[in-house]
Amino acid sequence: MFEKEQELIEKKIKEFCISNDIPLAELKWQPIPFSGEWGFATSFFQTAANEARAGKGGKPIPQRAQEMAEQVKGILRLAAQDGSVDGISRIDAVKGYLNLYFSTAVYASRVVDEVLASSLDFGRGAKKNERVMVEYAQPNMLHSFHIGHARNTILGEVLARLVEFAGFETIRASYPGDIGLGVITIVWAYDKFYKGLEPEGIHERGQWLLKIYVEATAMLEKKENETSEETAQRESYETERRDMYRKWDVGDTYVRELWKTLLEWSMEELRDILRMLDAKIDVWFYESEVDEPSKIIVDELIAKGIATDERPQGGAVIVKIDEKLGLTKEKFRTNVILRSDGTTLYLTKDLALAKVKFEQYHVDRSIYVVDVRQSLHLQQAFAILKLWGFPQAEKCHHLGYGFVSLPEGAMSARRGRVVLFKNVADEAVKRVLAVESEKRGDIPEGEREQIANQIGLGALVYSMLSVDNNKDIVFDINEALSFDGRTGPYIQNAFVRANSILKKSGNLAAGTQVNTSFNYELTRHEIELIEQISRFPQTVEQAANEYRPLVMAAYAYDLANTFHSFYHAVNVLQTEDEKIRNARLQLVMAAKQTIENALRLLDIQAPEVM
RNA sequence: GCCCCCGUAGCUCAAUGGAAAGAGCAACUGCCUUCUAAGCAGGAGGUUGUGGGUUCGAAUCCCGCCGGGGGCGCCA
Repeated sequence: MFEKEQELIEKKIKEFCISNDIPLAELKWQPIPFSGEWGFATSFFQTAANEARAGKGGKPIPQRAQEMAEQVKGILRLAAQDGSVDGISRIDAVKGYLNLYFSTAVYASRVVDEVLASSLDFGRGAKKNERVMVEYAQPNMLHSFHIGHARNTILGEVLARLVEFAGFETIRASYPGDIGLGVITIVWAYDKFYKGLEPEGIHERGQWLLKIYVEATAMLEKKENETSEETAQRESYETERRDMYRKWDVGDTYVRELWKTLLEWSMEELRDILRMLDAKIDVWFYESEVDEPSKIIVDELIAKGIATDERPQGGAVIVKIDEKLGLTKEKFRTNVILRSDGTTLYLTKDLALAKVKFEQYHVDRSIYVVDVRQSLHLQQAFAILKLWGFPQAEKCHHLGYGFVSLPEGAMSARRGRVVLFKNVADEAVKRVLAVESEKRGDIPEGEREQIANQIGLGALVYSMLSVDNNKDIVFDINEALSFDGRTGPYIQNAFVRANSILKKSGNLAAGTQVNTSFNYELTRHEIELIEQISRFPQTVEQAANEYRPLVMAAYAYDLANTFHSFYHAVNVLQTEDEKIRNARLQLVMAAKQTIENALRLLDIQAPEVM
């Protein structure tokens, strides 16, 4: 916003330092803390330390830094007099810092005009010539979608939105685990005990498969004090299950068809959940589809001398990663990329998948949103890709996240101890509707339901984003669905309030009007709101660079918080002076737009009323 | 044995080298005939696990220790 002014000031500081033989350190700018008045600042501690190290000075560092700040202040003041630093109202030297205060009116109209002119694109980064793939939503099929999967999907979707908005071409990829012993277990149990049955409803049907899984697991599990009869039955079930997996592997028509049918039920459920979360996946990779190609890769890796084939000695195919990289200390260790029986592993498939990502989708960067416990596994995969010769391997990034557990312990699909996302979302909507019908009986019921959906999901989504991704979450439904304080609805409410002011003013459509004049004494609340709005673009950049949705989540709250305070302190519609009233309306419009943009990045909808 | 993450207010979490460590929840005090109280304002709450080190400056970086969680060649 003040890049030109900043550049000019930097130039002056450099000139000053050169002519006084001062070894200037890199100039780092930051906003001045504490408001009332705002601007940006830089300190001279580092420069003073440099000077001391060079053997000059002899004064304490803080004192010398302050001296420099004062001298620079003097120079800049002279420059300001001849009009060359327009927009800066005041310069201060405090505690070694040089503080440059903005001219309120200039800054305010620059910020507000920019937001209104770019509207939905406010904060969007310049186009980068890089294609990024974000892989997330990798649930095991036929298991139903629990809140752990929800954390993954929400993080992935928000990361994709951030990266995209920051200017990268972005591809969203999902990688469902559509095959494996767990999946076959359900197919087997369905075939044996429930063949032909099919519950009504996408989610009911999907969740029913999970129940079958829990039952089947119990049947297949060795119990204490089994009778010999029970043992025999369990073992025969086990044989049937293994047999079915073998049949799947060789492409047996009956098993494949049945598997496809159940898989489709589960996929419908998944697609509906992704629809609820507004996650539009561009590319679907299926585990079953990379199985065969990955075997070819193993041969290639052996031929290149990267992998070691120990099968002749009765072993597996392994990669001694540390050794191949020439590392002396244990880091990536050694891992198996093909079982001794020739079947593939997760790692094998991940190599095949990466190859497809690089060669078929030409991605320059690849982000994996995966449970933090798979960190070593992914580091191994990336290291092998590097050995294999893919330059993009350097730009593979694992966004790990802590796992989601329940107050009673870890979730377990096999034991049926899971909290399903759909159930929580339904409960969320129910709770919002209860509040809604009490407070807003005037809103038609159909509309209320839609709003309840937006708010309920907003609460849930925000609760997943407001904790840094490396932290574990103990899922507490009351906490996740709280509507007070630091929550999704709090932010949505700020949006609604802004909207409400604009609606009542009848000035809703004036968004393209620019050149707002803020030539009056702004209140502290207006200034803080403008400052907060102006931080949005850099927040987008930071969140995208650091792969941290939390940064945006925290910002959205701060922005909403500032707006709520403004809302109470400044009555826009009752402002008598028409010019001031208009300026404030423009400001409200800008705030509304910025909240909307932030919410969109957080995958939270912005209701017009609530 | 090796590696990774975490330890900040009673609780849940922010702040990743800069000015006096911030929010929410819980508890307390005020504010709805005034643009929606899912809100605002205010007071209270801290030796940032611990001991060293680096630095002008450390919650942040380095080393040790204590406590918690996770991972480590044929699971995903």
